[in-house]
Amino acid sequence: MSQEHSDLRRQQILGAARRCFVREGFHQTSMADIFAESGLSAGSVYGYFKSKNDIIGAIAGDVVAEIVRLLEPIMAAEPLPTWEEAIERGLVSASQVAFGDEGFGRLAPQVWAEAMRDEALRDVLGERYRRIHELIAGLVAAEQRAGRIAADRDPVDVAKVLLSVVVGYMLQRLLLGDIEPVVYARALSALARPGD
Amino acid sequence: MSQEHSDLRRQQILGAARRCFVREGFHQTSMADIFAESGLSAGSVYGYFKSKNDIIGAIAGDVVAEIVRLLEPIMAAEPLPTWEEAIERGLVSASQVAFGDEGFGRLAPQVWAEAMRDEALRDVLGERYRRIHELIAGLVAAEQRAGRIAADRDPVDVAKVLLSVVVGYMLQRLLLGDIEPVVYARALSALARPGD
DNA sequence: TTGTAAAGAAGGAACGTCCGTTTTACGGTT
DNA sequence: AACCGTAAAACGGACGTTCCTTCTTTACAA
Repeated sequence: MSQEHSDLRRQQILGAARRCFVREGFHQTSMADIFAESGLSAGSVYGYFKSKNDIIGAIAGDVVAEIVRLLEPIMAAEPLPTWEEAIERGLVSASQVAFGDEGFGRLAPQVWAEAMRDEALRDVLGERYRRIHELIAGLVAAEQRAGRIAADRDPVDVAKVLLSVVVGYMLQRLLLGDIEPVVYARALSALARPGD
Repeated sequence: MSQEHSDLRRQQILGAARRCFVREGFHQTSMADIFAESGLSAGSVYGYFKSKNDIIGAIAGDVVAEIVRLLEPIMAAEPLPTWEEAIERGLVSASQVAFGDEGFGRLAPQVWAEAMRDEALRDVLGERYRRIHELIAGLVAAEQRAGRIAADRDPVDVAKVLLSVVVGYMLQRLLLGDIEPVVYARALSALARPGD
């Protein structure tokens, strides 16, 4: 049995774990739940992951990686969108991630909470988020050259603000569930262009 | 011994629980931890709270209530601040809440995560957040009358965006720890006033 | 081609620990 | 003496993990 089969099994386990975590949360999910959902036995699962924390770590990493995967094509599109267009596309993606079948977005708050007390995970997340900052900062720099963002700010700082807007949207959507991406984007433009 | 003493004891327990939760998280904290931290015994604690979930619920409610308490004076100050001034003050407050002695802010991600899978808590939070939205919306409406925010948007929608900016700041501050309120506020103004 | 032995993957019962909660006995106050 | 709140031991159950068995696959020899 080879690498290929082994990877497949890992994915089988992670997929099952993700579904359980979405339903019940990291710490309300028992290993028995994961065994049942994956259709595998205890011994088998422990052959691929050395502990429950190991599985949680893998899932948490995937969640942020997924966000990077979604943002990448938006921030590097040809032709480059304006920052307002990019945000709106980001909001739509966030909305899909939050409510899509896989429910990755529903895990985000748990991942944040976990990272608050797990330094290793916080480091992983920190690296990924820095990647996201740079991704957005590239667009910000272009917008600064185009005169649509004040040029004397650090693009990364502006990127952090833009990321906040998307993250804040996702959180409010998840918890309160009463915002449409388009409406939200238009409200944002009310701040950026008071005269419009 | 009456109401007064009873309330005091409740506070004593909640304070201890909060310190434990900040250190270890809701689900990694055992009741024994809370007994030890509060200096009370099991029977005693269970005389005031009927379960661990009860304690978590009370703490979670307090966390959001604390946010309301901080935002209220900012959004209703005399004279009314501009929205940019208000945001900056909000960021400073968020920073204090996140890193202050009581560490209330450090519980926020956990509260969100908990609310994702507990409908009752989600309802409580929903109500509190609606209060926050209205608080901010009051300021937004004033700013719309002053011409600093486009007038044809729903003030509550704009309020949601502003809240995102603060919440997103707090989250990035907690997880990555590399943002100062003033720098962040100035980056925000780069979007609102590209010419500045 | 077939039988066999070795290796490794999967299964599932078993284990020790820990946890939330309850109950019972004690001590102080009125 | 009675009552109420507190302390601390005890309990039932659940949990993460391990360990030993069983089954499947594969390689090689007859």
